[in-house]
Amino acid sequence: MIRVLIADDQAMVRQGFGALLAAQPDLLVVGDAANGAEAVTAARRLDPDVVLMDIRMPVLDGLAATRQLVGDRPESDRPRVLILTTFDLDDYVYEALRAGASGFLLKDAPAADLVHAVRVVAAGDALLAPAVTRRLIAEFAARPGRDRPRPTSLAGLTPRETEVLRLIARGRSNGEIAAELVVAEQTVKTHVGRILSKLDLRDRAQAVVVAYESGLVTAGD
Amino acid sequence: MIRVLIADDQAMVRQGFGALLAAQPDLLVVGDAANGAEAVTAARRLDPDVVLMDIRMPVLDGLAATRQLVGDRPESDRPRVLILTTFDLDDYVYEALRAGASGFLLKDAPAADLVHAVRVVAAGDALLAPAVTRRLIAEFAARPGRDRPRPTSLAGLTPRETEVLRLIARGRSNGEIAAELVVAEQTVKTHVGRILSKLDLRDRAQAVVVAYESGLVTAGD
DNA sequence: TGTCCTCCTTCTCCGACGGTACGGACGTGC
DNA sequence: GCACGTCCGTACCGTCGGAGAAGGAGGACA
Repeated sequence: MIRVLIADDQAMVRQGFGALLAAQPDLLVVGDAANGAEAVTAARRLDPDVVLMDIRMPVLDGLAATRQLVGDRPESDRPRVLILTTFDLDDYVYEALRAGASGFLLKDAPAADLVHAVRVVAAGDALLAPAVTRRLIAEFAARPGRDRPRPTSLAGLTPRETEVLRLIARGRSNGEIAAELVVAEQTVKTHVGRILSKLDLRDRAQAVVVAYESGLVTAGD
Repeated sequence: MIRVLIADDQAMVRQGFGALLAAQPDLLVVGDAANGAEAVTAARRLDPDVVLMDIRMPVLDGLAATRQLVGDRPESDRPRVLILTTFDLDDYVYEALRAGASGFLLKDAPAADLVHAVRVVAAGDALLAPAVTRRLIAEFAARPGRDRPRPTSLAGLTPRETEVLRLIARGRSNGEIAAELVVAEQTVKTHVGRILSKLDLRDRAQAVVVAYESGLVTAGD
């Protein structure tokens, strides 16, 4: 039996979805909430498997409520959040997914889709409205792709030089690098000089740039 | 009427899917292909709305074929590719989406799902297997997010300083920055000094680091 | 209107770090 | 032996960055 909590500020919507879901033998509507704050407390008390969450709600909106629900408990026994909204604005979608939602449907979706979505989400999978899927894919495809093979001529660097370059890209000075590698500062300068000449750079600042651009180091780690 | 082309190296699969789709009044199977190369030429000749594409095929695999199909024509009148495979390996999924596929289903999906997917994809939307959606969302949520509000204290920088920082992060020297902004080098040095002091940095090299880490500039643009 | 403040602009002086050039040591592996 | 990578040194110079000062443009506010 899948336990469902409905959060929406409009009573009619709550009743409509409630009746719709209650008609299914494997679904049980355990409660509802009129705003995000109520949804969070109700979820803690009722322990639903799935929370149907509207975005635009007073007091606490659906995105913030989702963040709280997801942050509450470990991955394993956490209510899955299915966002259900009238608008499919890009910002909403991306924020919702980052907040930890498992699904995103529009309210004009057929009843069968909604029921299906609840089951899919309860099973731990995810489901998005087709238009949303399309844009998510487009967004994803536009991303660089984290696993590229370092195409640039970083290949010409020796292991030690690569190590030094990595430290340069952490903002270390020659002296700090020397201390970290337990060598003389002059040695570091030699390595740095070779790196700059091999990669045809002028500065260590430029070295930092190529370190990031080549993927030797990555932003956000 | 939605025109469908089926590409799979196993004849049984082609026949099975063909019969399945032909039973629908709004679908028309216009042809099939036993490998990626055939699929590409057949698509050019038959102009299908949707291509059901297997990944593992001889001669030219489904991913490469998808790339060719998508690269062939402009966005508007391009066949939509629906990947249909036995395995949902991450690499396959990501590569397929980057190649330009509009959907990704597993062959063990219910017949109704397949038919539904063809319609969704033909309409220009996208559809993924639930498990795939889940991982795509996870992947997406883990990504930094190109449009985040720059959480770091970059906020304290004036517009001019931000501009200078951006140039520093391109590897420019003070002199070059001065030339580009048409100001005296001394002015640039003042800006740089303020940037370093505001952000509590020592080097311009460290400035490059925070420029990347904060998302002011991005690798791969 | 005058005043205050921020931002952008320019300047001087100077020490420190960074980068170049050259030379030479030692060890490993082909 | 030779090539290569790693290591260390001396010497020189330039750019960078810190400290301090100061004027002009423009918005905010009373």
